[in-house]
Order: sequence, then C-alpha cells, then structure tokens
Amino acid sequence: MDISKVSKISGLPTSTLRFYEEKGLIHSIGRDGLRRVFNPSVIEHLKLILLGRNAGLSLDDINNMFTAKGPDIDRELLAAKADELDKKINELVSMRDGLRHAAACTAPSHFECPKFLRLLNIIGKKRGNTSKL
Amino acid sequence: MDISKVSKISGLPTSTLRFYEEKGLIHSIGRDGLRRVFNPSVIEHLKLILLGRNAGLSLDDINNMFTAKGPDIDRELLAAKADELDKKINELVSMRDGLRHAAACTAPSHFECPKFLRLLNIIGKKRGNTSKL
DNA sequence: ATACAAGCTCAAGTCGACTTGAAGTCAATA
DNA sequence: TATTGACTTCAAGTCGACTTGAGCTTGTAT
Repeated sequence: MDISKVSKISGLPTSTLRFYEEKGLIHSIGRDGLRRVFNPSVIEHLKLILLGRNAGLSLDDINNMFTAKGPDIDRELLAAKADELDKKINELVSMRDGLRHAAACTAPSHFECPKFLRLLNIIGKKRGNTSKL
Repeated sequence: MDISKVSKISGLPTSTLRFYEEKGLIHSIGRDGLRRVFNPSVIEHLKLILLGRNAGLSLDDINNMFTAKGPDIDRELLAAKADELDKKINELVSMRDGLRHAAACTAPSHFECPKFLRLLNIIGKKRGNTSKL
C-alpha cells in the first residue's frame, strides 16, 4: 500500500503518517523509488494508536506499550495502564452522569445544585490520594 | 482564601491557578492589597475543571460548559458532551480489556493474537462513521 | 531596619503533537 | 516534451496548556 491509501483508510493525513513513522509508531516495509510502501497490517497498528490517543495516552506511552523493544513486552506496564484506565472509566461515568443531570437540572448554577455537587464529591472520593480534591 | 491555600488544597501550582483565572475558568472575589482572595467554592470549580481535563475536554470546552455566558447554560452542548463521553467510555472499556489480555497473552506480538485483533475490530465497529478504521 | 518568603504582572519559553512551507524527485498524461 | 500532481526531506511554525524568569511590592520574622 502507498501512503495515500493508508491515509484514506485511516483518515489520517499523510503528514501524520510520516510523523508517526519517524517516531517509530508505525513502519513502512520499504520503498518504491522514493515512496514509502506499507504493509496493510499498518492499519491495525493505526487503530491501536488512535485508540490509545483517544484514551488519553501519549505517543510515547503507546510506543512503550506496543512496540516490543526487547524479546518481551512490559506486562506490568500494560497491567498498570489497564488499572489507570479503570480509574478513568469510573471518572468518566460520573462525569457523564453529572453532565446528563446538569443538562436537565433547573438550578441557576451547577454549583447550587446539590445533586451535581454530590456527583463531584463522589468522584473526588474515588481518586486515590494523588490529589487532595 | 489566598492563592497558596487554594494551591495546597487543589494540588495545582499557583501559576496554574493564575492561568485559569486569566482564562476565566475560575474567579477571585477580590484583592487583599495586591493578593487575590478566593471564595472556598473555587475548590468545587477546580474539581470540575480537573475532572473535565481528565476526561479529555479542552479548557475552552469546560469554559463553555460551565461558565454560563448568558442567562442559561447550553443544555444541548452538555447533552452532546455526555454522549461523546459515552462513546469514549465504551472505547476505554475495550481498550482496558485489550490491555489486560495483552498483559497475559503469550502471542509473540499483539498483532498476531487473534483475540487482541478482535478487540481492536470491535472497537472500530463502535466508532460511528467519522473514521474509516 | 532589614531581609526574605510569597504575591504580583507581563513576556517569553517549553512540551507534545502535529502542520506547513520550500525545494526537489518522479510517473503519468496532455 | 512539458506540465501536473503525488510523493520526498528537512526546517520551521502552530496550538493548547502551562511554566519560568525578570523585576517589583508587601507582610512578617529576626
């Protein structure tokens, strides 16, 4: 596949694909003249990258998690990231509920609605001890 | 409250608090000489801001969602953001499951593990039609 | 009285993640 | 054959979200 096909399938601009290759997130399997040639499997890699980005991971995180830099991957890192995601999922659920409520609530300000404030505080409680909030 | 107290309670550096004030995300209720004075309720605002940031919202989004710029808030925006969050939550759940599996899986590469690839594709399917992946 | 920590403003710097621009290569088509 | 359009590299620019630094003011402790 050439870069424009990858771009069309993935929806990512070619500039981003080159950027990702430079960062080592994806790889081309060779060149046709000057032009990069990609294995179709790059699409799966890109899916994973987009997914990770969407989950709020940095490109470096993604790189560390999925580009085995030795004989084996870092299982602990993966498990740790899974745990982080779990925490985040809980927060997002609360946030979503808070938003849904706020969209329906008639209180003049969200901060004057006890239900909304309660949701905020529940979230606060769930967040270990990294912040005092 | 003075800025250092807000900083201690919130865990945010004073520079960030000033920055947020400048952006209109929080407000001080006055000055004591030169120094900003905050109402304790700023803590609730900061909770919400941190929560939003954690959910991947931009400061501008947060500002639009929670600083009523007219008599009424934008309920449609809130509901739309709630829907976005719902989508994101689904993705994060899949991602988390994928990571948990990858941490345990013995396949030489994640991309050679059918189960992992299946998870990726399930996610792909869930993502409306904004991207072709 | 003096020093010092903590605040202040405003401009500039940083970092991650890209994007854009200039300048060149190359295959295909008018 | 000449132009076009898609590709290439490499450097520089952009954007959001802060952070840092210089230079100044103030309240408190020695």
